Amino acid sequence: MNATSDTKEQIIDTAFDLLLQRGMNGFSYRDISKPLGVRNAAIHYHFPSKMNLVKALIEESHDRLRKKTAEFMAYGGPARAQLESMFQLTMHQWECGRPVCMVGALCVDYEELNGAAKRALDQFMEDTVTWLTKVLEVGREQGEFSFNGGAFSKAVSILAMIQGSRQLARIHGQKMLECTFGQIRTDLGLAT
Amino acid sequence: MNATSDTKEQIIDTAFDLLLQRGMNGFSYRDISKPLGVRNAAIHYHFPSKMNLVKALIEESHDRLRKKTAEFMAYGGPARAQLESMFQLTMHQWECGRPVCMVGALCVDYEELNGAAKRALDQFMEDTVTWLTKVLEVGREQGEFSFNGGAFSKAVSILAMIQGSRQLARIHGQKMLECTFGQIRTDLGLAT
DNA sequence: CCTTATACTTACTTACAGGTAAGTAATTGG
DNA sequence: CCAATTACTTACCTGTAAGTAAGTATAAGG
Repeated sequence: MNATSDTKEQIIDTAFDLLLQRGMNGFSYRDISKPLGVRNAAIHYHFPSKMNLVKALIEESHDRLRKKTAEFMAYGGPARAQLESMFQLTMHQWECGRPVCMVGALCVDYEELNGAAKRALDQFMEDTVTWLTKVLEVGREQGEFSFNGGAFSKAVSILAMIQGSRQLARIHGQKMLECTFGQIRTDLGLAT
Repeated sequence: MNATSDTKEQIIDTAFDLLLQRGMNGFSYRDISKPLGVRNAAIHYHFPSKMNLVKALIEESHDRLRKKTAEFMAYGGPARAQLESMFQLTMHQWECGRPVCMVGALCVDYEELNGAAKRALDQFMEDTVTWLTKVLEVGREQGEFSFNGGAFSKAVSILAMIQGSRQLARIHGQKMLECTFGQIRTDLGLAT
């Protein structure tokens, strides 16, 4: 039909939002196919099973992370800008109706995932922690941040805080996010 | 049949674990009725709809919180013990295969909840924040904790951190929890 | 022009989901 | 002892989920 078919991309985009809004068991093939004006079988053509689709969505998330962090990971740069861009991204996603990130969305469904999907999620998280750990290390070296203890430990704590605040924000509103961002800045010795 | 029927209690206990392990859309009536040796209709007898059951589970969670915190909320006492008991409870639940709390489990399904269930979850979270805020205030007054800024803001941050770390722990193991607990203690000026 | 591959659709299957109506055994209150 | 209530069961319904097999239109390559 369409020589330069973008159906696959549209499926990914639609499913991506649905997964982050409702979780793995909260959306169906129909929720994807209907707005795109295609049949369920079209999704099965591109993604043989739902697990296959979910794995692709995790990898999509991972790709987006890589694109955003590639420059910093290769050449370094201002660390605070990296942190603030994470805050901005989180806020933007929250405003776009994507209350949680991939890890948050799939956490409750984790045991349902197959090996490949688990590994994909594992690696996505691994890279996220690695990136933030580097941001903190570089930021401390450059005198942008001040904190005690290991950068890895601090990175895990900050990620946990952001993920948790996204959950709280869904119930108690945006101020939960702002509250947490402020606390993170304070704990890094930054002026709020 | 059973004069002192405990079927209702057993349904709640079984469903409670399932909800926290798999989320609202991750378990079915069959998952509850089969291990209990009853029929699906028995569940419908006690809980007309699934939403009704979920609401009961939120309230169950709320009740357990109240029982645990009632004494402190009424008479005060050592604040650090309150904090540590939350850490212990979290660790215990993680070991029992309940990786997230009620808020974490229902976060992705939040928009699916009806008004009554939303309110129940809202109030549960409200009370949790209120309790932790009081723990922090009392702890600061008594010289057990030291931190800057508002106790409410700090309470939200700590809750977010714990919730987030439970998610991370499901993927990267128990050390994520210990890592976060350590950070919270450090940030409150406690010896690790 | 013919073959092959791509990108679907139509039509279907199987399995289960939540939910309901009607019936029944046991207990309780009068 | 009878009536009503409680706590279920049996049998069933409707909707929807994921998934599959076979057919079809288009485009590209040889």
